[in-house]
Amino acid sequence: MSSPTNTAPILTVQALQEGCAACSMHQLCLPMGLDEADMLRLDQIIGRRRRVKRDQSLYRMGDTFNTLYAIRLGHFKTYQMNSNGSQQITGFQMAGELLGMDAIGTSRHQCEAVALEDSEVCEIPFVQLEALFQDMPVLLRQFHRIMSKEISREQGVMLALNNMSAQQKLAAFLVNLSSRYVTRGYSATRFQLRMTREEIGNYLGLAVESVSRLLSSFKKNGIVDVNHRDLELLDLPALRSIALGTPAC
Amino acid sequence: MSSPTNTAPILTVQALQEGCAACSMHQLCLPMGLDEADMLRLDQIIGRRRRVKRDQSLYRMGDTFNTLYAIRLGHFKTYQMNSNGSQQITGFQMAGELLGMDAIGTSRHQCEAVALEDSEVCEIPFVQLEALFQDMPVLLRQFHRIMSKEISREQGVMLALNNMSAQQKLAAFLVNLSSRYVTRGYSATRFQLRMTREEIGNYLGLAVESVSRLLSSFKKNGIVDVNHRDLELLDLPALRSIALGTPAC
DNA sequence: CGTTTACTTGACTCATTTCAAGAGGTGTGG
DNA sequence: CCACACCTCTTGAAATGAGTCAAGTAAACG
Repeated sequence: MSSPTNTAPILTVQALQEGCAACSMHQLCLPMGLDEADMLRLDQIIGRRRRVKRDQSLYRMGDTFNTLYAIRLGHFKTYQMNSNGSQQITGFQMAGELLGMDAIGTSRHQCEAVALEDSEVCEIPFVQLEALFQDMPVLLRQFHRIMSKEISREQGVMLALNNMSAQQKLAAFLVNLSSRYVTRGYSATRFQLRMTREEIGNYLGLAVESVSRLLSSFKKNGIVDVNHRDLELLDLPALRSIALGTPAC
Repeated sequence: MSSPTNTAPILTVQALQEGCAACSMHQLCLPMGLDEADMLRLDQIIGRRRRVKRDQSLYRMGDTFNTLYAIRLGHFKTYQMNSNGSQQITGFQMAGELLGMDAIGTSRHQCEAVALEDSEVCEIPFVQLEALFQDMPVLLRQFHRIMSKEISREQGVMLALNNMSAQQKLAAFLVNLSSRYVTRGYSATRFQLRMTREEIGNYLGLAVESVSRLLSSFKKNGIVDVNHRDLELLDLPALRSIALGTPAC
């Protein structure tokens, strides 16, 4: 672990006491737009923080669904199991995002969520959340917005995976990560890849070797600088235009 | 038509004939699980039937979002526009399915919905639907179930498009159509393709020629019989095993 | 400090696309 | 009702992007 920010125990205790209002991610997950009173009510149903160590599962495919999870800290991947036992990664999630919504329909988790690094989530018991919906329309609307965005996001991914060249896919992937980090207040151009090349390839439908080759070629062309997991996007506009399929550059 | 009923007086014959209760698709869309009184309340907010002729748009990308649409009759495709103006089909929808959920997040439609044949939809004003949610928890739960299923469906599609061969993709596509027709009371093995080969190819990320070739090869192997749009699945188990990647057959 | 895992790079192969040509339907207007 | 034009679909041959196989290097880990 090479995280520069040292998590002092005092800070954690404070955060535990102060709930959603104190969470730097509350702009992104459910509490957005709630007034103080409502936020307090939401805090009360949020059961406990749960730490998930790297490579640990938050939930497994087929688990009965009881709670949603708001990521407070860290990164996750979700994947489905193929018939032949191989995994297909369906997404990478970061702090401020909600996990488990795919299970609402069937009451069972349709995929498995695994932490890519030591992470922390807020458990949101779904039955109690539903009860809150009855007299907190703002919360309900926010919930619908998040689910709807998830649908749009996946449509976008489909678009990307369907008709794009390997180069376009990877460029689009990096641009997407960048914009999500910006929303969270991090740098748009410098971040760490939390996933392996293999996981990227699995997600994008590319061989590991292709991912590696493409990163190398981006580096050679001065579009990115990459050393292992450390990534710098040197020419974000170029990346964008590659992702869009513009032949230039 | 005018047979005596022992239902509550509030339930008119007119309502029975024209409302959700009379719709053969009401098991599939929102009314599922509602009692008669609730169904009547839902009927009251459902504005009007809307006919959509073949090739007409139900809504366009960027349109402001006001209503959801339950397909009552016919078929649609939804697609997003690529940067270079080409369309990427994100799904084919049939009677009993809900359209427009991707727009809830942004209040604007993220894609365009076009009828593949003369079709009919029920307009569901979203603001009024939200109002109903407040005292019809069953309706809300059903709505969440549908959205969640949409998320799962798209994850499944991603899985299919990512790591499958062209043959697997097409087999999976046909099996998927088949199972959806079964749910609607139609034959599992005989139906018409409502979309062109080009649209299938676009959706699956294949060239038109590949779709055509694959259909021909399925036909040659006695797995399907196909003439233009008329399709018969002669060996559904074989199709399934192709979709799953089983080498046999 | 050795072992394992992650990553890189090169050479070859192959599935799918692209290009090309033609056949079969469908619809429109005369 | 026919003729013409326009799609849609089919099939073959050639081109190619990405995968597979193989080997080696570098980092992470216990």
